[in-house]
Amino acid sequence: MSGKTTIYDIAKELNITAATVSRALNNNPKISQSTRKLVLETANKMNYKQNRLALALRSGKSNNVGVIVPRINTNFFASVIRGIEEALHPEGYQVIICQSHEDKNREIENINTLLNAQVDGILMSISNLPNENDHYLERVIQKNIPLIFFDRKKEMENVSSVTIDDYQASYEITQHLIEQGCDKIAYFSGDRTLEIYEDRYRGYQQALLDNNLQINEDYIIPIKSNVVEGRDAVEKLLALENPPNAIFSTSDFAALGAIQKLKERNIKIPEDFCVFGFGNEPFTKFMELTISTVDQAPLEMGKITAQVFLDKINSVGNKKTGKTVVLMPKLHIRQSSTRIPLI
Amino acid sequence: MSGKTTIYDIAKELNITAATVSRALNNNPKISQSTRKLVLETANKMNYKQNRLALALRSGKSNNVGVIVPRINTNFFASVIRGIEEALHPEGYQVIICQSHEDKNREIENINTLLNAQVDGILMSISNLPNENDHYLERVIQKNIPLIFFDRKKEMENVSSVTIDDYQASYEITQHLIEQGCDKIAYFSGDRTLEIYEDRYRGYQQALLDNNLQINEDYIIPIKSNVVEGRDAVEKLLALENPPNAIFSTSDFAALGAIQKLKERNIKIPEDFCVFGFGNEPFTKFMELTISTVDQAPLEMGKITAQVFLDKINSVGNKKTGKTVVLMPKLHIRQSSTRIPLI
DNA sequence: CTATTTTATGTAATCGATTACACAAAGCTA
DNA sequence: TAGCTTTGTGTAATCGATTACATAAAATAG
Repeated sequence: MSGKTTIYDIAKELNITAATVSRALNNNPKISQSTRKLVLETANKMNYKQNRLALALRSGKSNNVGVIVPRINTNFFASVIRGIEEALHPEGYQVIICQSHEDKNREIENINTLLNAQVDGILMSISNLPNENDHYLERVIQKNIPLIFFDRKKEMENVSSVTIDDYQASYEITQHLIEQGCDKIAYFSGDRTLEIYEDRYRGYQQALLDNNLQINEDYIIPIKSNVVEGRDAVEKLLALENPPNAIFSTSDFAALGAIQKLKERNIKIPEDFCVFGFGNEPFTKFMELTISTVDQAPLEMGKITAQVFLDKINSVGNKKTGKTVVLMPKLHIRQSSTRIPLI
Repeated sequence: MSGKTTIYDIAKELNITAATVSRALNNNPKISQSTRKLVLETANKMNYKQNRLALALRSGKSNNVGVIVPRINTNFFASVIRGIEEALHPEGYQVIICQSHEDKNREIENINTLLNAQVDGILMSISNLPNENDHYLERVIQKNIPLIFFDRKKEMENVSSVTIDDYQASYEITQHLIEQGCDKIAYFSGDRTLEIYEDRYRGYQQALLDNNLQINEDYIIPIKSNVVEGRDAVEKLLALENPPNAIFSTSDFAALGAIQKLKERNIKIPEDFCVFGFGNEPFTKFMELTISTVDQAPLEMGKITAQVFLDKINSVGNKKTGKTVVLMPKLHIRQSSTRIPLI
């Protein structure tokens, strides 16, 4: 008896048919109380567990949801996934996680894998891609499988998205730095083919313009999200004829690298130089010099993304509308950018 | 044509039967080259994708593997999962992740969910449990589904495990602290009903004994893995008549809390007090005062755990042996415990 | 040119659960 | 008591892919 009990086993045991067993187990009204009781008891005794694969094949619903993220082991994505999991698990969904490693081909592979695993929906944060080819995403829509972007989105018809207001966050950060007396604000930019990075860039620019500050192209440094790139970027900036007196980094890790390098050069933070990060990675508040940053509410983002998916699945008309949820970011202003203490 | 193409659709298109289509797609030798070519072309043209649910039902193998961890959003577990994913994905397995939230009931639920999702194996790191009831784990074994523990294990027959040598790590850390001149070493302990924490405790004790140092019960503080508990623990220790001059914390987060509190009390680290953590969380090397800690090789642990699973699945005899892999931990000795600089 | 082997394909069962439809038994009405 | 409902079960198809077995066609042997 190492194997599994099926409804047929129960049926045989009770000299009834599998149909009756199924009805008993599913609270179908067309069954007598006595039989139902008997079946439930026997099922329990025989340790019956429903085979969800058979159910999935029959119903066409796998109760699996695919999640694609660039990588899982950063606080942000891990927390979003946790949020998704916490919202979907009570609804009976399993979460299948794929990592794209910021690689377009890998991402296409992921989509294919999830599609023929018959997932009921795909929640994803797209990787840095050249914009050209969205063919593979169209396929998801064609198959009528809900597709929902979180954080890193792409404008597509009928596709919902859950993001934070990156423009607003960026604008506020820049404004804050200006209010602290910084007038030469450098900017560490992510890949601007991604909407989030483009939005942040626009927020930064607009805030400068609104404060009659010039945009200095030398201050715009493209970076990847890690410590070393932050260090290198500072090297470049300090070598300028007219170096900046603040950095707004769209990555906490790069912000950390910047701070390390600035300290090595004996530049006082925040007195001589302010630094602002992005993402509220745990370490930012653990540092000796705590780092100002923005919280992207990853847990909430995950939960809402899951909810948007559930709404779509459960909407009777299966309407073809894309819903757009924008969360408000929350600035965490800490020591690395606080010259004027809050009262 | 929003729907999916099945082998029947292809068969109809070509006026052959589904069996032939299946054979063509599966490189079955019993088929003519011409038919095979035709089928493959048509399948491609019609954008056929195999329905893995049907395959799973037929074969009894879902190609899903369940992973249960206390939580996903810590660097350690996220990295282990990443390792597992990287090893299993190329083999065609999907990874389904469940969080137990350190809750026994939730863990039982997870097991049940995974079992009737027909996973081909379960990889898990158990939560803090009273030892009593392992009934639910036995069921996994009975169903002949490979069960593999990583990091947090429990001694069970036929169950493989991948861990680091916690005893050894702990012994080396304690030895190191003693060599740095610390003779009153406090210990932040996790829940000792878990083997890893019991092993670490033994390593600590043995090192003290081997160095003729007394074990002071007042120095043993049970903690949970977070910053606040570390701070509170230091409060207690400093209130002792004979306070310690070092802390070995089995949690990096608690170690960080300890350091924060010690600094607030103007105690100099490492001159007057040494601190050693556990886990090599990213922040430990980012701090102004870098924190000594142990690397648990999570990525490697994940990959090896996956490999142990694959070996078990692929072993012809399906032998009932449990394999035990013990990884060697690597101490990262940093500023928080370095009085005597390495040459 | 018949007998035998090989090759390619079709037929139908199977995996486990659900459900439309059929139907028998019991209860109810007039 | 004939006729109609209601209630509870059984029968069989279905979801999509695989595969043991049967069989027709072609190739080879003698």
